[in-house]
Amino acid sequence: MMGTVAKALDLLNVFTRLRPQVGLSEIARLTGQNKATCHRLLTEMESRGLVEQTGMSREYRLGPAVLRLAYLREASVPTRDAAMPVLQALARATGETAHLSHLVGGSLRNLAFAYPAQQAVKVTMEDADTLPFDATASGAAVLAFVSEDEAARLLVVRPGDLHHRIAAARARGWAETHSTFERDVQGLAVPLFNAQATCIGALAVAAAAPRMTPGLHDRIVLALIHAGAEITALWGGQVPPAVETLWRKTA
Amino acid sequence: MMGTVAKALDLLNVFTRLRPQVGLSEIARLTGQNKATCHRLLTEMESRGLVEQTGMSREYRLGPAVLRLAYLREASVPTRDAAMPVLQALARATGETAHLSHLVGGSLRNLAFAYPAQQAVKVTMEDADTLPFDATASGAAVLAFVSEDEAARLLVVRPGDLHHRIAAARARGWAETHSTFERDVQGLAVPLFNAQATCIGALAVAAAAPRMTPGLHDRIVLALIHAGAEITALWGGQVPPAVETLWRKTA
DNA sequence: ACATCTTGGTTCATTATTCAAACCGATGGT
DNA sequence: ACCATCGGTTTGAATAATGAACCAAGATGT
Repeated sequence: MMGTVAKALDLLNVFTRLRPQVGLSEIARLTGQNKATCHRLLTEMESRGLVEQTGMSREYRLGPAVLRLAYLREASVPTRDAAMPVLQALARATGETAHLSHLVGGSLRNLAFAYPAQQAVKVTMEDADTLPFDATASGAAVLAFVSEDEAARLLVVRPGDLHHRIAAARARGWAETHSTFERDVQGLAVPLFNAQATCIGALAVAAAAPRMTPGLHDRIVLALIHAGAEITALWGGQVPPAVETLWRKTA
Repeated sequence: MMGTVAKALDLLNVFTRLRPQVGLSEIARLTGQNKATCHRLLTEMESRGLVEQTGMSREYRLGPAVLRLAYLREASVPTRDAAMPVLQALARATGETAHLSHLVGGSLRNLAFAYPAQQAVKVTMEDADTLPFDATASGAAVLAFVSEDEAARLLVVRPGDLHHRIAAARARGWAETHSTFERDVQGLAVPLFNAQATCIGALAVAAAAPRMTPGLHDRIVLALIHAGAEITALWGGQVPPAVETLWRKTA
């Protein structure tokens, strides 16, 4: 059975950018938990500042404590701050939207993104969103390079064509999708690794399909591989030998 | 008795800037909890990405999930981002270090700070630190303007001279300390309020005592009152009438 | 005015988790 | 070899979480 703490933390997933504050009954409904349980868990989290209640309407929202935690996290493990310059350089070099996602609690979450300054038409996206494994290049890149059982844990049901995409990604060192997540968007992604050389996220470029050419495609792949290696290095990670040779062959 | 979730969240307090990652046994020691309990709680929090384990040495540290939470919090309640410009203006106007703290889970936490650009000698401080109620102007400002029972909850034992400081703060609308937290630092602070007109934090200026003059003192108090009203407004809060009149009289 | 929903929040007998202390195996220092 | 400490696991007795039913208060509809 799932523990109490995990259950409490799962309640936090109801908060999104579009739904920043939620009432008790709806939280219970959205999470499938008992209302009394939700109330107790929320009250307890409120006592530690992780959530707070709005004055009117008594809805709950994320509390001030998360700011301190994020500050300390970035101070000790500068994940986002360290990757940001590389991400921006990638967007500039490719002229397309670049974004960075990482695995947290079994789902792939957008961590940061960078838009190319020079393009009027560009792919836009939301920060802190969850990416579906089966419809994004980032998802395919991650599934291709995590261990087999981890992959099974991340995505139970796997559509047929996803297998091909994953196999192709594993053979090349990068993943690709065409208009699966959004229309007219081509996704390209490389995996990112931690110090144990296990995949913990992906770096992706979401390009506007109409202006894609073979030449641009190649430039993006090269830039991705370079930036992916750089970010992995910045994070103190190491690219596994197999991927390393794939990347070197491409470059 | 304290609930399981609160206990788990309390474990997160062991992480500080100077001690970003801690081993299991030390966490148990620092929090006074049972080692097995700590292990279970940490494992559960790890499953949701709130903490993670480093590869070597198996120490724990804050996990990637906190970044998402902080992003969503700032997106819905732009506490820090909104106050930052005012804070910087305050530091510039006074020529001294300005900082902002807010109540979270019964303790006063530093949320942001701004240094004056033009001063070589300035008071430096750490972000995300906890401020003692009994030795800072911010603490006195908060204690003076929260409700009586809330104040009793925040600080159980109260040294004698603190009573005077609190009474003075309540009479004037701002608080003051001399070299109580750090030597040669004079603290000045005003309370901040939420939409229910309850005190939720403080805005403070930490000035180098040697260069303090009556004139500078007055300028700082005026700038503090102005900036405090502004931040309270930016947060959608409202200054209680009693404080409002005190501030108007001073200005 | 009235009945009906839905809201946030609470109660309490049942049930499952949590606790403390001892115990492992591994690692590091003397 | 020895001792201490590390992260982690096991035990049954103690303690806490659970959830259907229950409130009171606002909305909402008729």
